[in-house]
Amino acid sequence: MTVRTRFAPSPTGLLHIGGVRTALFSWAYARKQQGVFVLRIEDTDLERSTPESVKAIMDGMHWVGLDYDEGPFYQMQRMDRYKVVIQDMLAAGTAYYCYSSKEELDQMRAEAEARGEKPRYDRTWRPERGKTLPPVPEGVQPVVRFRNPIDGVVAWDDAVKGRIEIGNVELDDLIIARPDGTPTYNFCVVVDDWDMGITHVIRGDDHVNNTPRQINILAALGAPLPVYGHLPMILNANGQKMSKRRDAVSVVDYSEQGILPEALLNYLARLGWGHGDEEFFTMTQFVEWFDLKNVSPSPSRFDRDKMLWINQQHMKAADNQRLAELTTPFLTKLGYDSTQGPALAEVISLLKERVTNLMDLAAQATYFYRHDAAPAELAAQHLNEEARGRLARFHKVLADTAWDAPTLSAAIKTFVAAEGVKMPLVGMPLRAALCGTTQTPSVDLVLALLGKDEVLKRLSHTLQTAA
RNA sequence: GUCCCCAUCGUCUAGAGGCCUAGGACACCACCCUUUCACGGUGACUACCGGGGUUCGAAUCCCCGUGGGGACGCCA
Repeated sequence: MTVRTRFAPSPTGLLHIGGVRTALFSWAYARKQQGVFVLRIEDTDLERSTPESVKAIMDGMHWVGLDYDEGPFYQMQRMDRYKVVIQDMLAAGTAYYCYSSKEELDQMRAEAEARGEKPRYDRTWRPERGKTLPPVPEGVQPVVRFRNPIDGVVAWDDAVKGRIEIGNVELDDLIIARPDGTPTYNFCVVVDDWDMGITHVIRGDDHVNNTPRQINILAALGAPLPVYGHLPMILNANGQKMSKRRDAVSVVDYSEQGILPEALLNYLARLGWGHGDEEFFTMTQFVEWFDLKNVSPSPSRFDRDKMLWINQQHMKAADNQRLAELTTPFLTKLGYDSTQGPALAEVISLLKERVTNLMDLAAQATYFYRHDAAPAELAAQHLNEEARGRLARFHKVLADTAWDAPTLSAAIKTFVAAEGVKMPLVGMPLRAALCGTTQTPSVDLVLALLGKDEVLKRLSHTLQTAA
């Protein structure tokens, strides 16, 4: 049988990092099993669902490169189907109308809580043999409730957590349709998973206690049960649930921070899953290795440092031309034009292993595209009179030097020897004068890339202004 | 409060009864490399939550405790 998995976000905001991880594992499982990955938009919450959020989810999926084979399916477009199933259940007696008002339910909840019990519906309107239902109140639009079994145990073998059992006593007769007839989450999911032939429901840990309810509905419908696999939560550095206020939770946050999509995925894959000692890998490898059996059952904390390290590894492995394209927007944002100066890809090849993200990469690249005087403190330290004199002499040497890295390197060495000083006494002032910082790659490489005219110009400029 | 789940270095993890005086990675520290900063290399530091069992033998199995997380909506 073909494996079919799905990712079913609700469009009530940006694509969440936890969502990406869920999608990733669901996707990887489908790919590994040569199955089908379905995207379904759960938009039955009319209050909070927005088309912008739908777009954000699609954009996020696209950015991260998780491709789906079917969908997106929208629950709002499946209303007719849900209504048919609800009528079937009403007819079969597996669901019933309930006229209890919201106020009554609130009261029930409050009372149950006061008694230290789990808040629950008291089943007033649940039909039983020999039971007389209260008279139907005037003008009240009823909700439809699922007739959950009273006793027994719902159990399933969770693909990541192992066997889980929950007593039906714990379960409520949940509402499957609102007074206006619109179906609710747990019901839609069941019908969708059934209709879409989902074989493996891979989702977040927070759905564990929806699972027995859904299993009961599936059973009432006579539908086959999928395999369930509940992924552990991702916690923030403090061990708390990720929050929008405190944490970077949406994928665009990461893209704006200059994280490569493949790096985000790689990092997320390692959160709650492991394959021996593998840390740095491609999605192709991940898919090859992936199995739900190796997913950890316990929640894990998000570690920004490790993500940045992974990102650095991916940057080192990435094509420079591609990185140049990805870095350009960051440079533009900083107010620099990378077409005025050395090829950005070459600048990047020089800089990329010195940074952990595209944002920093852009920041480092700036001195190739604009010459700013060294900050006063730096100038005081490296551009004193002695240093300026030396730079002036070096300026003359450079004017007669052929412009390639090996020749420049040799010229520097010769000059250093002639001056009778140590390398840093030439290198540091050069960096400060040319780049406005002393933290740069090897000077010969910087000189070569900057170009002769530009170097001589910058040097002259510094010598004039620093005096 | 009730129910469910979880528990190896600070963090992510390897580990499915003997291979474990517990391995890898990030972070931290030291040293090496080095023209600065990085990268890279070497090394140090550091963990099986506690208590009972089972067993010749337990990080691995069972029970209890403790701690953490999740869920208890006419949200999804």
